[in-house]
Amino acid sequence: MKRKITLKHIARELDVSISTVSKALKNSEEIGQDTKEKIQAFAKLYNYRPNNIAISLKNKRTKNIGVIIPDIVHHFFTTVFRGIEHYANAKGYNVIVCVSDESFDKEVINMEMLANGSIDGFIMALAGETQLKNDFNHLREVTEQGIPLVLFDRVTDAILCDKVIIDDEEAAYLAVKKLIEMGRRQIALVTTEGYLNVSAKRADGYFRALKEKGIPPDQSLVLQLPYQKEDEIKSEAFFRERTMDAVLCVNEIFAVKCMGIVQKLGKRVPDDIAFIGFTDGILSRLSTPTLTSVDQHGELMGETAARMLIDKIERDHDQPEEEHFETQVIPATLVERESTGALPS
Amino acid sequence: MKRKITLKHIARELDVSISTVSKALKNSEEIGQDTKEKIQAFAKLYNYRPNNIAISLKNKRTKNIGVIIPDIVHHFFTTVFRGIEHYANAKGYNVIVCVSDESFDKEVINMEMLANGSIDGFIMALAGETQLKNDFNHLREVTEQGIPLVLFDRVTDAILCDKVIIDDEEAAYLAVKKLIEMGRRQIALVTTEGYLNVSAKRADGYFRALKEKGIPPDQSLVLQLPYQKEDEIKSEAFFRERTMDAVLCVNEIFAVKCMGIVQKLGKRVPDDIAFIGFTDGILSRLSTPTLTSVDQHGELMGETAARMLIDKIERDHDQPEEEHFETQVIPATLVERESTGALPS
DNA sequence: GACCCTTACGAAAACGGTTTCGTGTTAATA
DNA sequence: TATTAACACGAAACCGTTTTCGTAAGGGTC
Repeated sequence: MKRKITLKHIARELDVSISTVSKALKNSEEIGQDTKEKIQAFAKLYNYRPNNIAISLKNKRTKNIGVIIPDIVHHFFTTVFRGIEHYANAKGYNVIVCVSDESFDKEVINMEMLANGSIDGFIMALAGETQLKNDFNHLREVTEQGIPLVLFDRVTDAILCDKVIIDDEEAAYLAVKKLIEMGRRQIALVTTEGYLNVSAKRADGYFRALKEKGIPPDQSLVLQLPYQKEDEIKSEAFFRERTMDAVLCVNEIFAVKCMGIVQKLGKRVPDDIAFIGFTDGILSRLSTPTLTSVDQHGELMGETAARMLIDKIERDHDQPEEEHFETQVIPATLVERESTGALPS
Repeated sequence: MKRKITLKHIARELDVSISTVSKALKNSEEIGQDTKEKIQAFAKLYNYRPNNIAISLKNKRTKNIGVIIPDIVHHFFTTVFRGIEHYANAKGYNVIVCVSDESFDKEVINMEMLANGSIDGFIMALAGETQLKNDFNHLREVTEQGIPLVLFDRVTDAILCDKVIIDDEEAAYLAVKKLIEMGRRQIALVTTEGYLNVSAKRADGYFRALKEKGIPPDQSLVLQLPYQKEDEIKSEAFFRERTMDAVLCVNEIFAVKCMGIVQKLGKRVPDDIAFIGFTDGILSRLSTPTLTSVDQHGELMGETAARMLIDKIERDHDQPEEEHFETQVIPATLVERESTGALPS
């Protein structure tokens, strides 16, 4: 087993100093041509590669970025992650991922682990628990240390930093407007319990569209389901008891499940009831019927977040710090498929 | 902005030496009680945290593991990743993820980036291109340097290292046997083009089950589809022209798509045709009908891989190296749902 | 021959820790 | 009172780089 070779080994072997080796490998003018050639040849022969850790220590930058997300087995986050990874990799950065599992404590622990020199900046979406607790001290600590932070999707106004979000309110508004323009009048909303953040904004958009079109909001047409859990009974009762001709769901899982339920109840989609979901993932494309849904452009979101972060990291490194934060809004678009009567895509 | 505080700062401030501070913070017996208390109090006050990079350099271990997977927006890999991340985190390791995008070059570049000190070991599934090229020099270089490597799912015999796989042949065999025992006789196989690795093994199991039950294999009942791409026409023709009463698909996407096609052709699932897929993901649970599929236990696989890797890392660090590699086989199980006539789960 | 300027390289500090090995002080022992 | 052991701490090496600064050797100029 050939261990990693270092500058010191080369120096000893070639009977020169470490500094000479270092300079020779950087093709410095300071070093004589023949010496350089000798050293470079030797380095190539033994496949010398500088030690990243040592360089990080010296430069005080790791070329790593930390990503903390609530869940990894989740289409939207995965998509965002892909965008981050692609951009970061192209810029020579590596990505360290931590999963908070929606837990406040894990989020804090992960941040602390990474904040002690392992990374040059954070990209994260807040854990559900963190949003509930409304405790953002761990974020504040990090930003106060001057570590750049970009929040995406699950953000908070309590922290000053760069953010990238989609306009959930507008997206829901457009979706509902679309349904109304298609002639639907009794439009239900299926959302999460205690509808947090994004769900709340989507609800806002839903109500705004109704109001604008002169349709009185009907609270009995709003179904709140537990996040990540099943509640077959509750939803089945809802669809059996209420009358409606369209449904907006805050994610594609709810949408697909609900379509299944109404179909079992003998209704036809989209003829009797049209459906629109959020998160244009694999389910939307492959459900029967295929689902019209709001594309959140996760990959673009990730790429944008990564770009904002890396820009800041590299600017910080050169110029003295200036405090300027921006919030980028990614436009959401509606992908029309069979569940609203559009042609299959 | 309060910058990170170091041992040096504390030492200067409290007028002691750096070594004293270091020892005091480790609660060393060497240091006097009052000095320790003073230093610890000061450190706590200023929220001192040792710099990970410095520690890594000193200890020659980073507490990072590198994970290289072909794709991240992919249920199986994501699940495996979750298993890795959970176990690693519990053991105090962070995970650096690189995505090869099925590209040989990216895989090589990523490995080289990480192999220069950034990580203590690798967990990876080979890129499709790498398997095609049959070039594993990048893996060999890494193992020769003594960096522990665990391969999962997409493995190769060309490299000696720890591996964790599922018995794809056996899983397919069991699935087909099940179909036959349910009375199905004309069983089709939908697989990937040029069926590589896992697909090939699944095909082997398919044929073995047929043979064992005395059903002559029929090549016209084997459909090969391009990986990750659509070929609506080809598959529709296949299902229109052939007669069959069951289908085994090598992944759940193919399965759901094919179920859609046969349903459109007026066949009933499972009454006319039963379906079994691989990868028990969200699609299987939410398709109509719900899909019976082979659960590859991705999370367990990831956890196993992480355990093997971290065991090796920590053993390497203590004892001198002994060369011993093992291959763990994760048993695959069949999750029965509506598409084979079982009750919905 | 004295002076100066290149050229070509080495010494050493620095990044932020850990750890080994002194060493000065004090108190206990002979 | 001299010897010694325990105690409490500091100096320095080390991990693998980069980079600043110093300097010896050689050649050119007057």
